[in-house]
Amino acid sequence: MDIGEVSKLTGLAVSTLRYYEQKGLIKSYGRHGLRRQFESKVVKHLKVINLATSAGFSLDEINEILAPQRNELDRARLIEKADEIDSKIKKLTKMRDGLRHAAACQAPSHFECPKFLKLLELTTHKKIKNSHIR
Amino acid sequence: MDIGEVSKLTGLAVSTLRYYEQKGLIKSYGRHGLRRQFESKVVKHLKVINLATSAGFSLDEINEILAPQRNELDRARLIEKADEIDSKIKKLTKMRDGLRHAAACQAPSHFECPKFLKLLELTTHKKIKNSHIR
DNA sequence: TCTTGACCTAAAGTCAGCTTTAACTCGTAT
DNA sequence: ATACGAGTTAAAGCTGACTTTAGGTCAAGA
Repeated sequence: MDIGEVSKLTGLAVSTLRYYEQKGLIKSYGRHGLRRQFESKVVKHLKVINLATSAGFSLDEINEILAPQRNELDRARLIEKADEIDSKIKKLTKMRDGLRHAAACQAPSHFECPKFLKLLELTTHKKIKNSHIR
Repeated sequence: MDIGEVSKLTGLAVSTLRYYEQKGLIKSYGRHGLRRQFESKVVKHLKVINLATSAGFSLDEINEILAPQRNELDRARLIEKADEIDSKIKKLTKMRDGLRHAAACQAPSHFECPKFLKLLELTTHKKIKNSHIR
């Protein structure tokens, strides 16, 4: 399969596909002249990648997760990632409920509405950043 | 409140706070000498921004949503965003379930496991990209 | 009064994730 | 035989979200 067909089947730009190959996210099995040839299974692979990126994962993270080696470490990694997703889902749910309420609410500003603030759980919730101060 | 205190209370770098102010995401009410002074409510505001960014929204999107003007258009926008979040939650749920299964699964490769693929709903699912071809 | 530490600005730098550009190569249809 | 359309590369460019740098300001405590 030529790169153009993969592009059509996945909706990804050919430049993106070349970029992904370069990053090691996908593989071509050889060349026809200069042209990369892809197996049709790459399409499914790309759909997973697509799903994962739109779920907010970086390409490097995706590469770790979808790498072909399968051992105990990987399993732990998968579970870890699943847990990360769970906490992301919680955040998104808060945001969604907050927005839905805000849309219906009469308060002059979102920040004046206690219900809005409560939905977002604006209680203290530490975040670790700058843990790399030199 | 000095910028350093806002930084401590939110966990955001002072450079980030200045950047956010420049982008119009937050406001200082004046200066003490050169120093920006912030009202304490900016902390809550920043926490919402933080939540929204970690939910995958761009700063521009957040600005639209949290802008102080409140009219019908804004309401529609909020509902729209809430719906976007819903579809994001669906994607994340698929990913999470896929990963949890993959962690438990014996198949030699995730892509060989029908259950994994089914969890990710790898049926055709078009995506509109490149709708801006010149 | 002087020092200090926290702040200031503008501009450049960084990183991820791509896209664009420029110049080139082929297989295939006419 | 040749034109052409789809592909190729390396390198530069772009956007978003920040951070870093370099040089300066200033309020407050010793």
